[in-house]
Amino acid sequence: MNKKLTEIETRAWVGLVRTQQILLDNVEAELKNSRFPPLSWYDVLIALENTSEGRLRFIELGERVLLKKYNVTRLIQRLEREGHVRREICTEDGRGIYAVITKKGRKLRRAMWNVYYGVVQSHFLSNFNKEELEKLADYFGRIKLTDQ
Amino acid sequence: MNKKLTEIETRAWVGLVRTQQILLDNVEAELKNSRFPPLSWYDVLIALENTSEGRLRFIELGERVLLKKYNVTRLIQRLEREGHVRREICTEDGRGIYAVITKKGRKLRRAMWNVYYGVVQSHFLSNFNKEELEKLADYFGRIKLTDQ
DNA sequence: TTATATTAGTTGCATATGCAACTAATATTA
DNA sequence: TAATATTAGTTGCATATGCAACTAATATAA
Repeated sequence: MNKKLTEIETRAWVGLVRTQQILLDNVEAELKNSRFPPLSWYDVLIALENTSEGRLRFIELGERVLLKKYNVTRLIQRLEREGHVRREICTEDGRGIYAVITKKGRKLRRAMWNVYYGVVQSHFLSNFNKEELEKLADYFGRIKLTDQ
Repeated sequence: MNKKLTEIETRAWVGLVRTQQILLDNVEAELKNSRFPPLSWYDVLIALENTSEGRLRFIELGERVLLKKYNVTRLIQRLEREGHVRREICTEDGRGIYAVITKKGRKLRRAMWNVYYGVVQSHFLSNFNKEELEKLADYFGRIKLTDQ
């Protein structure tokens, strides 16, 4: 079994990893520049906003934003402390807790998006035409992997 | 200025971010399973190995593996403690320090690659044919962004 | 040359993350 | 039903990262 990658394979893999990291580093830097909290806050807020009730159980939230449960606990604590999220008891399951986005949270999410969007648009999307974006979406859609 | 992404744009962007994160989470988990150190160690070791002398100055290393200088200092400290890297003074510039990969470091790098390769092959590369990989390499090659 | 600015690397302190043990509730089995 | 296993969430402790201040060396300017 030959474990050496071809040049193209290397460029595709390393390209993926580096591209994402550089872009996200840039988003984080821009957010910080604008005195906004880190991207992880955005991820949680948008996940909540994308639901009809504006809320998700911790467990479900963790699955959507790829966070371990103990990190959900802590991230929600921080968001709660700043009033962007509040807790709600889960009547269907006594173990569960809902995180609910507040008005303040929605406002922050929207404000952060202006900055986030700027980077995504100018450094990522602008490099591709519609057909290429469709290819990318297709390619990424193929990666199926149960998140441990 | 419309800051709403189209569905395709969203799938391309979110796909990029999630794909990379899921794949890297999986690599990290597999490395841990096999009792290996984290991927950041691999990144440093391969960067050193890819040079003719097996060494790089901290500053250059940081640029190649996208690490801030204080994280280079600390990562090298850990690698040094385990004997995978040693320091060498830089005669050309009294401020500089070389990190040099040792035999033990090369051996570890090779052993880690077996695990790393397994994930990259089975969860990433296997989803694409040559032409598609070329497209991906081309697409990622377009992202140019001075790392702050 | 001397004075000043910049650069490479380090370190203390604050914050974030990983891990494993813990509590409390629900699900499963007998 | 009672006994046991699993699941959701929390927490203490160890490790990793970010930031800003620091040292020592080189580069620049007068």
